[in-house]
Amino acid sequence: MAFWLMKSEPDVFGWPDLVARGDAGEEWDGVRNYQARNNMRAMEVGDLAFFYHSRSETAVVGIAEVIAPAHPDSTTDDPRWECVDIRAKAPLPRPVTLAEIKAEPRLAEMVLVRNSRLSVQPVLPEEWHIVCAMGGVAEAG
DNA sequence: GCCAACGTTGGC
DNA sequence: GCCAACGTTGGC
Repeated sequence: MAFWLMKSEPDVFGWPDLVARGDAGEEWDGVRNYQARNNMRAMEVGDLAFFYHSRSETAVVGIAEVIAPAHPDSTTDDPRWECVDIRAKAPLPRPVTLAEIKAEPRLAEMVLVRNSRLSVQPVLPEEWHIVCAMGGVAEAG
């Protein structure tokens, strides 16, 4: 299983919106960036992703689960663009802000820190566990 | 709201 | 294939 981070502007589609979709989840459409698309192509059902609020909040607020592998983006006829489906899995008991992530030396290499403009990015297992601990998430296993 | 950083486009 | 111009993202 792999770990990821997906960004969204809360004013456009925030964590509460994903929660409201329930188990049906949401098609993560609209991504028009090759790197982000390639990351979604690499996702497998059951992979987990931090749900990050950009711009107005800049914090990891929840954990989402991939429920469908990459498929054509229904919002365009352009065959280049694909997306996965995700659903809300669990909120973070305590959101982890970008400032906290930047202040943690062990997270200095996170893509979130190094390339702030990539909207779908991989997260290393070690980074995942650190952020979970900071957010008060009790991980299974 | 501003602007730096980055990705994409298109002229040559 | 280079690179200037342009558009977008996202931190601040």
